[in-house]
Formats: sequence, C-alpha cells, structure tokens
Amino acid sequence: MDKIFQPANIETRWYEEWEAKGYFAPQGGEKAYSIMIPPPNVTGSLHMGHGFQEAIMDALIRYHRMAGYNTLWQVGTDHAGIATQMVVERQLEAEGVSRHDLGREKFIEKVWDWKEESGGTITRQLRRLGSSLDWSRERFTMDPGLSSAVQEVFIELYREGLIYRGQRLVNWDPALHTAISDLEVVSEEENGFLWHFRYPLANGEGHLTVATTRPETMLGDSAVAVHPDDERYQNLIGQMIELPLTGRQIPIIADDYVDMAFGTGCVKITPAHDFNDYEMGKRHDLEMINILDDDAAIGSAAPEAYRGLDRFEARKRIVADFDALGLLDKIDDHKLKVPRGDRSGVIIEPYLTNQWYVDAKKLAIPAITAVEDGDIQFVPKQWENTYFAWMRDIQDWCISRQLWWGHRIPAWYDDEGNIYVGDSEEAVRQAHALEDTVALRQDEDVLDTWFSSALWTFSTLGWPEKTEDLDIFHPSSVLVTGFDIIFFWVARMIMMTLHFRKEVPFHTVYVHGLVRDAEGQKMSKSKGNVIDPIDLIDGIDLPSLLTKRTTGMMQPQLAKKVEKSTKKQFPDGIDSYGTDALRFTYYSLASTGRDIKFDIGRIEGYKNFCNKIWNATRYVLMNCENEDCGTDESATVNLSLADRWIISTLQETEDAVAQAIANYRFDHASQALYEFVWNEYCDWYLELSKPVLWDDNASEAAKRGTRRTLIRVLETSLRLLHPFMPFITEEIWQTVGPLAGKSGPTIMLQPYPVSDDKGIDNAANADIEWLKGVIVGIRNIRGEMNISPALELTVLMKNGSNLDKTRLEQNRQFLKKLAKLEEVKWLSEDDEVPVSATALVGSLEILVPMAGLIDKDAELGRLAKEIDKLQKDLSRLEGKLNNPSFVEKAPAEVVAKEKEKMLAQEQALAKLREQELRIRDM
RNA sequence: AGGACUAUAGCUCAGUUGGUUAGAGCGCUACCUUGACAUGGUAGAGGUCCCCAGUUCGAAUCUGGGUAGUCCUACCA
Repeated sequence: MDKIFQPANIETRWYEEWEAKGYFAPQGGEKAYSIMIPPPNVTGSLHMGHGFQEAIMDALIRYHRMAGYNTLWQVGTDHAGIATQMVVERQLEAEGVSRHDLGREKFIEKVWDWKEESGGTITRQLRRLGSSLDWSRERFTMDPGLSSAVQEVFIELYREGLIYRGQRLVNWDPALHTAISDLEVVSEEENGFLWHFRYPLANGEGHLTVATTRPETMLGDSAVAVHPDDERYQNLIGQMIELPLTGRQIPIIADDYVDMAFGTGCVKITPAHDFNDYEMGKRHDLEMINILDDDAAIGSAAPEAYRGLDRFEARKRIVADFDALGLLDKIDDHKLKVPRGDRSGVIIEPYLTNQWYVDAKKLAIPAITAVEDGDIQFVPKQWENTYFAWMRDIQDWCISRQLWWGHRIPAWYDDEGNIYVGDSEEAVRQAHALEDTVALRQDEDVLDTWFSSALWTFSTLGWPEKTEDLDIFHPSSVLVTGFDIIFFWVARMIMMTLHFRKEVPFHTVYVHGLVRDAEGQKMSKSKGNVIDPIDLIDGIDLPSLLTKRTTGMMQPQLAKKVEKSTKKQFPDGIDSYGTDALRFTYYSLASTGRDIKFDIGRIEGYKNFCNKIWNATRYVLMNCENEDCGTDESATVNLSLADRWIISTLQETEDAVAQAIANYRFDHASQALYEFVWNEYCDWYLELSKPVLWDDNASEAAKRGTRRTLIRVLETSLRLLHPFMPFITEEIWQTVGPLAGKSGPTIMLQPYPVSDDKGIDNAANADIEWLKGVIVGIRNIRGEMNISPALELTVLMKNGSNLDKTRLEQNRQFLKKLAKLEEVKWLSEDDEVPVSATALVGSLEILVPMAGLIDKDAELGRLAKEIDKLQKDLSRLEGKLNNPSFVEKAPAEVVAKEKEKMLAQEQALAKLREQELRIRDM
C-alpha cells in the first residue's frame, strides 16, 4: 500500500466495476426502499447543490441496500423546456439564424442533437460522485413512456374538467414570447419614478391627478378609480374624463380597492395590463384594451402615433407629450418591485392571451390533507407551514408555453374554434365523428416542464401501464430536495400523484439547505464564486479556474473583479481532495434547517481523515496479514481489556449512526464515525494493541484476540463508513474483508453493521476510562513541565483504592507503553514520598518525582492553575448546596450527584494544596 | 405587510425532555520525525452562549420584548 491515500487511483475504477456488475439494481429483500432522483436538466452540469443532494441520497440508498432492503434509486433527466430551448436558440443566434428561419420541426431536431451532444455531462458527473443510481432504468421526461403518461394525464384531467382553456391575463415574457407561471416571475425592488399626470374632466371643469409607475399603459386606460368614501372626489364619481393622447373618454368609478392615502387617491385603471386592474375591470365591466403586441411594443389597438414603439421608448414619448400639453404634474423618485422572468431576466408584462390552466384548487384539497394527516412528513417540520400557506391560497396553474421544445398539447381546433382533446388527430376524428373535410390544426403550444416532472415518481415506473415496479416501489420512501422547488415541484407532485394513483408520491420530504460560498453568498456565475464539485474532487490550477469563471459571463465587465477575488481566495488553484472527502464534508455540514457555508478548510480535514483510515489500515495489515487472526473459531482467543472496550465502543457508534440516519442527521452520523475511527480506534486502540502484539511473552491466544479485534473492528468500521465514503472503504475492504473472515465481491452488498448489546462491556469502558485518565495525567505533567518525550519516567502511585490497585496490575503493560514509563511503583503509607509533580485520578495520586527533571516554579505554576480551577468550581458547588431551596426542590439524585462532586473536589483541592506547600519547601 | 429561520471559541458548526467543568473540526502556541500516518503525535491557550426582562432551586436550552442578519410569500397605482 502507498504511504499516502491517492483517491484518483481508485475512484473511477471502482465505479465502473460496480456499474458493470449491476450492483446498483434492486435485488431482493422483502421491504422496498426507493428514491426518485430530482431529475437534473438533461443539458445541464453539476453544481454544489447537486453534489450535496446526491451525496445525501446516496448515503440513504447505500445504507438501505446494505441493510437488506430491495433498494431502487431511480435515475433520469428533465427536458427543461425553456432553459434548453434558450441554449439552442442562442447557438443559432451566433450563426445568425433564428428558430423561425428553421421552422418547428428542424428546430426540434437541433434540440435533440444538442441533447445527444451535451446530455452526457451531468450523468458522467453523477457517476464521479459515486452515486449508486440504477442506470439500467434511466429515464428522460420526453422519452416515449413518459410522454404517453403526460398525454394520458392531460386528457384525463381535461375530461374531468380540471384542465381548461381560457383567456386571462398571464405573465408574458416578451423576450421568450411565452406565458410563464407565477412562480417563474421574480420580483425585486428597483429604483423608478412615480409620474403624476393631469387627466382633464370631460366637462372642462378642471382635472384629476393620477400617479403611475407605468406611463405607457395610459394608452389602455379604461377608467379612473377613487375610493367610494373619499370626500375629495365624491362629486366626481360617475363623471367622464377626457383621456389625453387617445381621443377617448373614460369614466370615473368608485372601488374600495383604492388606497386614499397613496399618491393622489386617484388610480388609472388599465385592465389589460395590470392584475389588479384586471380584477377591477371585471367588477365594473370595463373595456379591456390590449395596447401591446407579443414583443411588448405598442400594438394596433393604440393611437397611431405610438404604434410600433418599444414599451420603454413609448414611455419616454408619452411623458414628453404630457409635459408638452402641460399635463405633467410632477415626477417623484419611487422604489417599486419589478417583475422579471427568472430565465430571460426581462420585465414581465401582464398580457391578455388564451392559455391552458389546471384547476389547482380542487387538486390541492387532498394534497393538503395528506400532509395534515402525516401521510407525508416534511423534515424539518417547519416546511409544512410553507407548504400549507401556499396550498391554501393556490392559484390556477398556467400550463401552456409558447415554446417548441416540450410535450405538445394534445388538443385540436376546427375552423369554428371547437376544441377536441385526444391522443392524436385520428383518435379525435374518430371520437367526434369528424369528416376528413373538416380541417383540424393542433394546438401550437407545449406544456410547462413541471407538468411532466409532477408525474415523476410514477411515470418512471411505467405508469399508465400496471407494472410490478409500481407495486413494489411506489410510493417512494423519501424525496430529497431543496426548499426552492417546494412549490414548483413537490406540491404539484403531491397533487398529481394523489389524483392519479390515489396514494402519496413519497412518505417523507427531506428539505436540505442551500450551499453557499465561504462568505455565505449564494454561488452565481456573475459573482464568480461558483465552485464546481468536480474541481474539488480532481483539483484545478489557477489559470484553468480563472478561465472557467470568466468565460461565458452574462456581464463580461465583471470579469476583472472575479479574477481578482479568485486569485485572492485560491492563489494556487484548488487541491484535489477526492470524492470521499467531498462527500464527508457535505455530511458533516448537513444539519437540518440551515444553509451551509462551504468552507474549504473542512474538506481539507476530511481528506486527512481518509488518509488516517488508510494508514490505520496499513498498520492493521502489517500486523494481521499472514498471521493468525482468529478466523478459525476453534482456536482459543483471549480478549484484552482494550479489545473488549473497543468492541463495546463500536456498538455504541453503530447505534449512534443508525439513530442519526433515521433522523436524517448526517452531521451527527459523520461526527460519530469520525470520532470513533480517529479518536478511539486510532488514537487509543491501535496504541493499546502494540503492547500485546509486540510482547514476546504474550500468549498466542492473547495475540490472536488482539489481531482478531483489530481486523474485525476495522472491517466493521469500513461497512459503517461505506454509505458515506464509498470508494476508500471498497478499496480497503477488498483486502481487509477476507482477513476478517468475510467473503463477497463488494462491500456494497455486505450487511450494514447493527449494534449488539452483548458487545457492550461497561466494566471494560470504566477500566479504560481510568487508564486514559492516568495516562493523560502523566502526559500533562510531561507536557507542562517540558520533560522530553524520549525520557522514560518512573512513576509512583499512592492513596489508591483496591480497585485502583487491581486496575494498575491489569494495565501495567499498557500504561508503561503509552505513558512511556520505565517503572510504576506503588507507595505504601509509610514509604517516604519524594518531592514530585502530581496528578489526580479520583483519590489516586500519581507522582512523578522531580529530582533532576522538573523545575520548581513551573510545577508551582501548574498547581496554581489547577487549584484556581478547582476553587472556582467548588465555590459554585457550595453556593448551590447551601441554597436551601435547591436542596429541597431539586430531584434527590441531582442533589446527591452535586454533593458527591463537591466531596471529590474538596479532597482534590486539599491534596493539591498539600502538594503546593511541599514544593514551596523544596 | 405577513411568515420562517439564524445569532455559541478567531473561522465553520454541534449542543437531546431545562441538571456539563458548554463541545468538535480548522486556525493558534509549545514540544516531538517514537517501528500506520508530519495529510502525523502530545500538551495547551481561547467563550458576557446577541441584548433586556420573566418563569424556575437551576436557563445556551422555556416565555415575552428588543437588536442584527438571511430567506420566503403577497403587494399600492
């Protein structure tokens, strides 16, 4: 074995082997466990959020697979309508071609080409993370099976009246030329203006002043509204306004939506271009004047002078025209929320169009109940509130998109505007007995990507066919996802699945936090703080990292800044840490309900942990290979105190890990493992094994016992660690497994260790605690007194109990080796006590004679520190016990415990004071 | 506007139903290449548990009120 662990040498090799041998496929087991991967964009690439999410899922999957469940991790990718179409359109743009030049069919071919070309990236990267996904079942949201599921669902919901077509105001993206759902609109506060316009009364007797943030929409005004109780305007209600620039007259109406305190208390109403105005327009039966076209330029319904102007150009012109007419009252600075498309980034227009909707209110009812009743549980639980809040006020879901890439809506129209929904044109003709002479054309639109994602848990298992997989693996066990898509995806999955399967899609939703950079900033290309998980695995040099971060930026002017901060943070690029270290870092940071700041220091530490495991293994193998490790059960085996203790501690660790996984506390699991392997097994047990293995006088049965324990505990630890660190554990297990009497082709399919109470040995635990106390006491003297570590000491003990004496006899060899002692002597009452440095373990005094070793002042200093600490503690205890209400009201065992503590502290203090005097007199 | 979350060592974070001397990793200091590992070992320093009040014998933990930060939802022209 190499002296240092080299992850690069093993990871890909093992992954290929696992995949080739089919270990990822479900195999047997009575109970099923399944997770459906949140399908990443097919043409996307891996980011830190994926890495985190996949690591969590893989740990759960590997754990349950080893625990004997029939385990499925369903893999697949999403066609990501808008995102993917945009990428391809941009590529065409670079060639000077638009999608319309190509035509629908050719364009879609191009998208499929792009999918073939780039679709392997994300799946390759998932493999690098060690994700044990069943690739033999890989699905794609637009493959034939899933497409037919989508079609089936659409047709059925339409038949039930839960999907309908209607003309309404939608969020229109003028750049992408499509409607988008409420969720795809992101509103952020921006600086703008509030323009005050004078609207003359039609009777020529003065004017009203309205305030607006969108002057251009005045071309579509169909009323001015005031509050019905507003005394200023009572006499004007019902009168007409002469709307400037348009030659139209509009009424003044009263509606209590108007806030009297805001602006002038008069609101211009544009029903076709504002959601609130739209509602008011419906209430008052106002005219809906659509003044825009698909580009959000001024359209044909507007006065000729403005037609064809871009919306922002029109705004300038209209403000100028009002000014020229003397009707511009004033312009105030104003902060307002500006709605932008989450993909295009352009300002969204409320726009009147025909779209398809899902009646979400009806579907939401059982979806709310399922969570209320606990059929679905969120972890952490507080996300249920978020879910309820949204679901109880859910709006109908606009599912049609004016795109080409996606599932085309299975609806046909005749020339009279009748709608026919069905599997195909032929099916529709047949169902409705339509002659060939009736011309039909299919709806041009496609469905929102989330429509197909909503079916993910059951469509991937073969639905609408009745499949065995559906019986076995549905509902799935847990959904692992980020809070950002609870509405987009989780809620809709619950609604659709309950409706079509009459069962929940999953029993648990584990909601993880967002991965941020070391400063807590969201990672984004424009900030240039994105870390690619693959770069953490393989490492990357500075020039490559700089290139990566500065190419393809939306705002190239930021490149200099990004370059500077990158150079500062990673002056030498990023080291290679390997997948296991990366994964372990994710687990260690995965406490619930909290975003994680990704700190490069952590991953460094876990790389060292891998190396520690590696080297511990080297030590074990050195001592166990070609030796008798007790696999032959007939040979006698003597277990030392240390053997029994480490076995006992292992049981506790197994229990802690199982608990942690059951509670989705991966941070606790990783910490328990780290602590056991490093602080107990390596720091203490390996050291304690040396006195036995290197002792020529030790019996063969004792050596056999220690070797057996060494190798078995290591082998068990590897299995315990495997769900978290799949590669290093597999690599090592191949050698260690057989020595521990295990056989099998892979650790992946070995049973997961289960804690056994029979292994718990409290006596051994207590004895080792004692031993550790003595050793640490002596080491402390050594360290504080600057005694050379090379020097073997003679140590004296006095004033111990019989138990102390027994323990000393049992542990003499351990003690001598670990504390580096020449000799340990027990002093009787009458023996003269040389001047010594002292440590206390309970009432036992451990003395290190000072002659020639220790300087007086140093020891006095050390004692003073100890005494000070004890005194502080003691006065706290005294205060507590002198408080009558504590003694009366606190539980008896608490009081007893405190008393016991105080007694011990008092004795210790007395001894240290004695010691102090003795040293002074030296 | 409504709601959620967060505040503990220099940094990143744990801390069960209130009962500890408040912990870990990284960083820091000193010493050490001892036959698994210097990606290591040993010892050590370092905390007003954001602030105020309350409940309690006892509060990092429970309650109320602040302060600071992050986020979500809705939105007034």
